[in-house]
Amino acid sequence: MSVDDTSAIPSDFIRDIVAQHVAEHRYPKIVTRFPPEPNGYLHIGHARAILLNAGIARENHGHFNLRFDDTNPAKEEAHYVDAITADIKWLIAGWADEQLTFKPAGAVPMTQTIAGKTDFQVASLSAQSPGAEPFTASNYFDQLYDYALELIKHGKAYVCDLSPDDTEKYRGSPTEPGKDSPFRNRTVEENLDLFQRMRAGEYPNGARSLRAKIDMASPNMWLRDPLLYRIRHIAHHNTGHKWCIYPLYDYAHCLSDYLEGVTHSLCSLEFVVHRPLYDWVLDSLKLPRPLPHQYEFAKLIPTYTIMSKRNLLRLVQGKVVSGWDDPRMPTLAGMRRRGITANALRRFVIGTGITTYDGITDIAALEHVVRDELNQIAERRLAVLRPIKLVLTNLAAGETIACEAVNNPQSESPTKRSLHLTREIYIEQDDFAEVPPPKFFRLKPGGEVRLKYACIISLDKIVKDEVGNLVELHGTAQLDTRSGQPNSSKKVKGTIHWVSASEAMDAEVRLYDRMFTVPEPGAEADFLQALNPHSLETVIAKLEPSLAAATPGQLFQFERLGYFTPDARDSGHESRVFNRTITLRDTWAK
RNA sequence: UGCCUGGUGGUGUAAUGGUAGCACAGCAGACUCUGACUCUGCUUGUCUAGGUUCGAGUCCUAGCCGGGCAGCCA
Repeated sequence: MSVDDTSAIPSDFIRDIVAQHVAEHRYPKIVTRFPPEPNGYLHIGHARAILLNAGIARENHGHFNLRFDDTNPAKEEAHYVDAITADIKWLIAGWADEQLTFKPAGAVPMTQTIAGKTDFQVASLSAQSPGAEPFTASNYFDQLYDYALELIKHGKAYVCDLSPDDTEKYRGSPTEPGKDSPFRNRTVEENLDLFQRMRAGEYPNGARSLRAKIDMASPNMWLRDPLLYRIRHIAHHNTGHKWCIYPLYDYAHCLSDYLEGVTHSLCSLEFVVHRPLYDWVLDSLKLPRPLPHQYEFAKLIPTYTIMSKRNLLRLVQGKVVSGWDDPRMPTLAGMRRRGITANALRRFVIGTGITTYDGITDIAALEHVVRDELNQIAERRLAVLRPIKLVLTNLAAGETIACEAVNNPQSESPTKRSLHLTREIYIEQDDFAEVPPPKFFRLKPGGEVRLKYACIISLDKIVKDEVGNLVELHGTAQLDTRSGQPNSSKKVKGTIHWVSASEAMDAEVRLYDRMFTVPEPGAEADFLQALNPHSLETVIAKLEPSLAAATPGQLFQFERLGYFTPDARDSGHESRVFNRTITLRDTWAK
């Protein structure tokens, strides 16, 4: 199996639609977009949307725009912008970098004439170009405002003076039609005047709003004269104090798509009911270019995780985790720090497919690709997490026996390194049992076991203190069972890992596990009650000395234990910190 | 007693009127200087009822069950 298994992506209903549009030459170029709101970090659920959009661009020689959907300054913060941008670049690096598209710094929608009609479109360029910056909805506020004026002139929007409470009352309910706002039939002139005054800051928050004039009796709630603009006297992280009215999602999103030349606007299922509004806004403006269309697909929800940004924020603010990039978080930043590769994530996400019905994906599928990926690329090392000392009494103090260890047996041309067997070594507590359970293949009284890459040893003595606690083990090294020695082919049932006590390096190792104890923590009354108290366990481990040179980004397999990577935040020259990405599959278990 | 959507093994999906296949998980075994990897085998599925058809997971009708929709959030 190749490391990159995502090269051939099976089709799905959205790709089928795109393929048909390509065949019809409906659009000059396929343009998709990913429109995050800068109010949190990207998580694995977003990865599906990113990979779908980037993948479609990749397969159709198209573009994939990153656009921040920043129309609500009350909830958004600038620092999320950089983190989100970095996460996206990481996720698609080496896979769809070519398709990721930004705009020239400072570029705004430019006027052009199409078939005698004035049109607006924003320039774009490769995200890799100097000066390129992500698109933002806030960059279109001027244009959006002009379009709103246009709507008013066409009698398709009006200024409403109903309070938020009254607006809700007039809207009716899913089973009862709403009633018309008393302000619904203002003249175009009055609406224009009022809307301009809204913009000028003459009214307080919530005093008035701009509404689409559609149908208060529509069975679709989103067509009951939805709000287009609200008054918010609040600074925006991008536009500062320039505006005190801000467009709402349904109005800003479709037009942002249009201004960027987006052709296929892909979003999640809960927006299905918004689609008629998406189309209504665009149709009402009589725009000259081919219009984008919205298509919806199901979100990705893995088991044992929560996806809601609100709840993820609670974990961060409540200090349940160390931050958005805590290795237990389902965020892209957290998973990267944990040691999960972008390719593994891509394989997992793409493997789950695209459908129009909700489901819950077994996190085991992610764990499987992570192991498969890491098995192929991670260099092997020996490390002992919970040491017990073992003295090989037939070796002299200070004597070292060089052993060759393979760095990666999966490699086509494996390289090797040298380990030193010494009189005192550490082995894993789990690898010794004074009273062994049935089929225990490790070290036990009267038993033999192979030290990986070294030789077979036999256990001679168990040394305990006066209260009966285990102090150390004494054994004999059968040096003629080393590789290349006459007895090297001698078989024993078990092989265990070890490190030289005199050469070992101490390091903090963070053992991560699933963050929740139930498959669907999001469905619990209180997801915090389902937190796994053992999601992080820290040990001071004994590592083979070559690990002193490990740097963040390197991926290792500690043999028989799992996959580990230096922590990008806390591992430095003074102290080494390793994160456990995932354990090896363990069919022994207990 | 509204509107929109959708139902294929435990889970995620494929089959686009023609042998219900794949992956994960699970179980059993082989191999093994990682109880890993790899390999072999096995268990488990078309929501229900009618209809159309030589033939239905797929088309039609009815029902059942699920999800979404009443933010000046996105």
